[in-house]
Amino acid sequence: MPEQKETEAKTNFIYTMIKEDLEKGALGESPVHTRFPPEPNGYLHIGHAKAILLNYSLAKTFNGLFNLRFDDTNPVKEEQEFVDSIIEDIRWLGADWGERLFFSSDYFETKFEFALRLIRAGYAYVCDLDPDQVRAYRGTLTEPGKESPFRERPVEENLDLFERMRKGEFPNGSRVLRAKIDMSSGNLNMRDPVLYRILHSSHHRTGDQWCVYPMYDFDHPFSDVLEGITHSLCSIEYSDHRPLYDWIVDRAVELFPEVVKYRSRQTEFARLNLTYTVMSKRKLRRLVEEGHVNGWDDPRMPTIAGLRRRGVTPEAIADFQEKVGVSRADSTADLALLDYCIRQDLETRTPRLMAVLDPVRVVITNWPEGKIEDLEMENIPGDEEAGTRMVPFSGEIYIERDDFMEDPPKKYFRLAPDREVRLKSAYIIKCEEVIKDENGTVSELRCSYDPLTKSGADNSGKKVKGVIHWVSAAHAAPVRVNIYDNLFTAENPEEAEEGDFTSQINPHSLLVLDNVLAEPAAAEAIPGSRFQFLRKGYFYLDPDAAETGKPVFNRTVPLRDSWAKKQKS
RNA sequence: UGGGGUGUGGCCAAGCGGUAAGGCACGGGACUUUGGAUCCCGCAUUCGUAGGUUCGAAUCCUACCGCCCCAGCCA
Repeated sequence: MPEQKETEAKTNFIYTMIKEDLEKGALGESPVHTRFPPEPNGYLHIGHAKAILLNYSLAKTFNGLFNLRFDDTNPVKEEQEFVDSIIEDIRWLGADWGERLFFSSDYFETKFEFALRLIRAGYAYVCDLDPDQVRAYRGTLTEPGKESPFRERPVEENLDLFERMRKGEFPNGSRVLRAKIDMSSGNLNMRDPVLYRILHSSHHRTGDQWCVYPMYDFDHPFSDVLEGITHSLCSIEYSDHRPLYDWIVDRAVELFPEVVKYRSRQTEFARLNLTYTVMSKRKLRRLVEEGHVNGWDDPRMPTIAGLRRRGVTPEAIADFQEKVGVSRADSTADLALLDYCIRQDLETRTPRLMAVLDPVRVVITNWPEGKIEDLEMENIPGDEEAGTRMVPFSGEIYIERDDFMEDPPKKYFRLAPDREVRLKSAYIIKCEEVIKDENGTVSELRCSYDPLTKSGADNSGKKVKGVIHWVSAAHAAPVRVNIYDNLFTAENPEEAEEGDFTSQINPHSLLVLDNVLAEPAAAEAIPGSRFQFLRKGYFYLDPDAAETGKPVFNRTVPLRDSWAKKQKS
């Protein structure tokens, strides 16, 4: 026999790169050090979860450090509300930054000093061009730019102007600090990028202390260097910024060595896309603001908050992330894979309950008048420690409307006239009579039960193919159920044939079921707990649902349904 | 038409000169008091295309093609 193939840890090109760095001793004394750098201007989504988990797990597997650092360099867009939600979401995901919570704004003073040093060394200058002029001077993708008339301003004048910018002597947009690099570079980012701009705007942390704020390209690499980030991971669209990132790091090493903890390097990977949804902050914001969903935490949203409220677990998200992998190629992961990961996680950890989503009444004609029998049911099949519970059974029950068919197709194993079916953990019943209302819809089924077929003690010799769930009429707990479907009908809403992505919104993405009858235990369930409603799916007791007078269960994900699949084909 | 990326089955993704991992999806079967779960089996003669190098190429070379990103004082 060949020896068992060793189970390898999930790897990707970044993991491999770090491993090689370590083997070569390229990091010197530094531990592997990563960071997640959100801008607090919106809610985190599952795409961010990929970055968070990637950075965190890399630091963890290499015994390194992981920072949470808010990139808060633009006060006009950023708010404390988002800082709070981001912290909550990352914590919930399980990424632990320990004491290492930082803000870019923590280093504003040091950054200003760095800017001063750039000026003194002749690497930066104050430019008086207005925004339109800067754009015009920049050139185009195919034509080189022109040098600013202020490019050769003397150092002393630059210093004086920059200090006065800080003091607030100039209005927004009147001047900027620019790096002196190369106006003819094929890479637009190198055409004398803006380092600082004037923003007379109150910052959520520093208040009115500053009116000049650093730009991302200046701020980010320098923050990395200050924190000792060894591997600065970001998405592909920053590839073009890498030369500038390196330029800033090099200048820091050259001019400000006493604060440089590590010569940080940037590595890019493809961001995550998902079928049947959109992922950009801008689009998600529109969904919220235009009322297509009920807020950032609407369970239909791909936000962390939305997924959480739908009942998805952080473990399922981590598993999904790992299964999707990391590469540099543009990709769109299949939502079916996420669903799979969710089911897989919930399968073994979720207690079962019976709930009838669309009830039809069943009267058991030969059941002893007034008798109530408590039946024992497993909480989690295959998991004895999860125990059992008692569920009341009686002569009047409800079953699922689609578990009965008057004229069933071939291979339909459920209830039909004169046919038998097993009631889960109870008895086998036979449909004797169908009662309809004036519209012709079935209003009641009259059935007989076979006392010899009691679950666990069946000595009738009967074999039935179908097993259905039920709930005793007198004991049923009324609950509300939210059935969620994809928010978009198109696999890739961004590629809408006509109109924008909102034209692809699924009008049936939310179905509210208000006549659901569940077994009694549902009424006592703790908000925030998860259940599998037998044969129906996984559900989450919404802790934030509006007051409805009854529990509200959100469907996290349906169970696989091979019968429904067969019906379609 | 400038610069930077990227193309492996329906969707992801390994592979790094020795003869296409794995997962999801899909199809078939077994089992089943959830048509769930679980378990089997099947699923790329071929790696964007065309040439070339080599005993041997998804891997090296050349050319071409497709797709993505970049012209914020956003990040």
